[in-house]
Amino acid sequence: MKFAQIILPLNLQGTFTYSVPEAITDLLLPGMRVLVPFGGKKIYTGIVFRTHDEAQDAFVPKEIISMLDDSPILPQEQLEFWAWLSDYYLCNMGEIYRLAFPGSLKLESETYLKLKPNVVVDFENLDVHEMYLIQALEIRQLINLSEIEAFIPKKEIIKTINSLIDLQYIEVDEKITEKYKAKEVAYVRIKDPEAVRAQLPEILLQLKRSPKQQELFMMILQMHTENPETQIRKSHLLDDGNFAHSQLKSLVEKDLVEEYFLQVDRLESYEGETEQLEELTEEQKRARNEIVAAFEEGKNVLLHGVTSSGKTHLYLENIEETVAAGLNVLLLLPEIALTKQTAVRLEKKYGQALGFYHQKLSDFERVEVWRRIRNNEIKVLVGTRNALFLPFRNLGLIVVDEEHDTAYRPREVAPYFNARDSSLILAEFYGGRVILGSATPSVESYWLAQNDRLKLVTLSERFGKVSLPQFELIDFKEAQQRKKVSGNFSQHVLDEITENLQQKNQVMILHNRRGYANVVECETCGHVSYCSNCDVIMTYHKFSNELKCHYCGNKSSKPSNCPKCNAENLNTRGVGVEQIHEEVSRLFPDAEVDRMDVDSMRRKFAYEKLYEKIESGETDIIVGTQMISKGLDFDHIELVTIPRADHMLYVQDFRAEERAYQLITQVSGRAGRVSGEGKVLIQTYNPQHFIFQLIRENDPREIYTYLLEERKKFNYPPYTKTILIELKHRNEAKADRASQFLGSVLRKYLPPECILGPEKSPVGKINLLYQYQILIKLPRGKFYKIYKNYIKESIEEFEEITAYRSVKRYIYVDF
DNA sequence: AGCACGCCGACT
DNA sequence: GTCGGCGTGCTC
Repeated sequence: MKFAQIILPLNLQGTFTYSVPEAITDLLLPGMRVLVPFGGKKIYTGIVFRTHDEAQDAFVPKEIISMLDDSPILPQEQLEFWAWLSDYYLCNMGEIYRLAFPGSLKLESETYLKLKPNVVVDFENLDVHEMYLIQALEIRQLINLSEIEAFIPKKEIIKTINSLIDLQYIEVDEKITEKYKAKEVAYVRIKDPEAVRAQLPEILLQLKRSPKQQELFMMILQMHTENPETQIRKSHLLDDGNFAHSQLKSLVEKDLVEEYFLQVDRLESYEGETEQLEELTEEQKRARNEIVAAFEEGKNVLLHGVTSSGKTHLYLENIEETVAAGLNVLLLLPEIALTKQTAVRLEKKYGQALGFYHQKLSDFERVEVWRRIRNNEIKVLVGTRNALFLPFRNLGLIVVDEEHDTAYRPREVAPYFNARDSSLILAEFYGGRVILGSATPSVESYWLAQNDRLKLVTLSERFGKVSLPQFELIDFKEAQQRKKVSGNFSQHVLDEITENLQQKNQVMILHNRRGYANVVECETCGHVSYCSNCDVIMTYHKFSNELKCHYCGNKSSKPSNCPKCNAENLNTRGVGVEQIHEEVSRLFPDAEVDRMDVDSMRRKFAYEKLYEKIESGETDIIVGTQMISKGLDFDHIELVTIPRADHMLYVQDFRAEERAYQLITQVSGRAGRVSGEGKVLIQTYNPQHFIFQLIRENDPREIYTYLLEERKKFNYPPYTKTILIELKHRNEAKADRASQFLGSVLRKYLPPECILGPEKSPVGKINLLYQYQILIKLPRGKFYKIYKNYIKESIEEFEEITAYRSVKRYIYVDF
């Protein structure tokens, strides 16, 4: 007898042992999907992690119902990667499985059964449930498991199915692929061009009373006349909002126009000509040679290139070389909105061999990418962090663009992992190489480069030898004393904005705080509104006239009177981006001022619309949160100002200075991309602050030296490895007690200086859950693994206490 | 994670 | 008298 360790899509520790039916013992391989019963009535699609012959005595393993793949859907490298992730990030493989697979590749009780063709059923020897199921299948060809529940008791379902599969009467329907239809796109054409031409006056007369239809008809006719070969996409015709669907429908009904459909690839791959890259500059050539040399040494690369230095160009060169060597490439981007520019260039190069994978794809589209990757049809895949889990073959290169971006390690989705760090491991399993690229590398990556674990390659010139923007610090306190201030802006900044507007330049204003004001306060009694679910003050959003909680999304309308003492004089404190936007609009009444933040971009296509408005030059001033620091590469932005730069430093986070540096540098990179005369004005109460001074001097080496010294001084990463454990419960005392207990267990095993807390989290309550945290700082090197095993043991000990089982537990490794 | 079982309160 | 709340235990 043979056994298999199966990964199930459940948040449970470890794998589960199943026995392998004799018929497939020689066929079953790690990485294949199998159907297994679990618990009383559930059926799951599991993944074979490994097969073995170690007999089991603690329990009787159940048997695998069926094998779903002829060959492993998941390559060995991915299985090793999952195991590594689960071990390193202290999460379960089931969580990874859930995240990694598109829904329809891990069907559960939705799995369909069918009769085997040409079977003769011997009803005499069937029990009543088996008979029901066969009869049901004779009527309907496919039945899924939850439908079977209607006529067979839950506990009997698995037994019934198993016995019928054993008797070779039925089988699991595996043709998942047949369930998706090819996507079709609607096109429009003149139904009978000859006839139309002959009878045009009559037709126009017929359409006299519907001018819109006439206009639309003429437009289609004109398009046809100009180029009879072009296909006219229906959506393009209606997109600009000039015509309504009903008008087109009328034309179709009048038999003048007809609609037809063409199948397109769901992923809308590029179908045009592919083109060659432009030549590299001298500096880029040097960098390229350094990358080649590093790869030959077996080293991965940290590509530190100032904004607009042509990092993408270098990526493309390396991608091309990798593909030419017969290997495949993964290009990771922090968010899908950034794919636009990169994608255009890659499409021209790789056409159909390019794939995309990100959160916005539908399940079918995801499966399609899976299929194409498995068939080795995709040479270059552009995607967000989940693309790490695709079943790559021959992965030769991973490029992680904007590697400093925090989108690579979101705290909100389980399992927690850092896609940038993980990509280094994944590449190792595949024997591939990695390029981490950024204009502002993370302190951690920079440190790795300093310690020879990554090869640092630098691009310090902007493309076309354009100068970097000039930084200027404005002492806001001094400006206030000299009364040269209007609201949040010093006169100097206002003058600069005015001048730029006169020269028809665009201006960007960064203010990284959502809403209008942080606090609405009653002047009489001092009352402020707290979120009812969280331990947080509600932020005032004037645009929607609401108080919003930025942690749980809770909203309430803004009160006009104090809810406590009913006084009318409510005051606001703290400046948000809405207020800056309002102020700038007032100060520059003739300018077109637009706001870009998550709140204003929530509506569909809001981002695309504003993007085009800025691109066309219609917008004069863009006021926004950190959102404006990404992806807005326009030629006419000459001035960037940060009116309240100090905000960024007053965050309780050991990365606050690093983030401020990255944000300021990224946003300043938008200025003077073509002219080379960009300017960045930073208003601050602390112009002496080291980080501002360093940013102004713009010497990266100095900045990283400073940031690293600070990290070293306070024992933060990269000098230590951190693990944050959060415990949450709706009963505060219970959360407190649980964290005290876990803390005491940890202290049993770990040196006391490694453990900070337990203590109440900075935000003590979110979504009605009270949260307590323990921060663990571990030394790097060989003790790390030992200590981490102690942590695992401590958590197991903690889990044995049944009273704390309802306490939610979150672990963030390298948070 | 999901589900069953079992124990307590608030309702037709 | 029952319905359903969630604490507890179990799943190969």
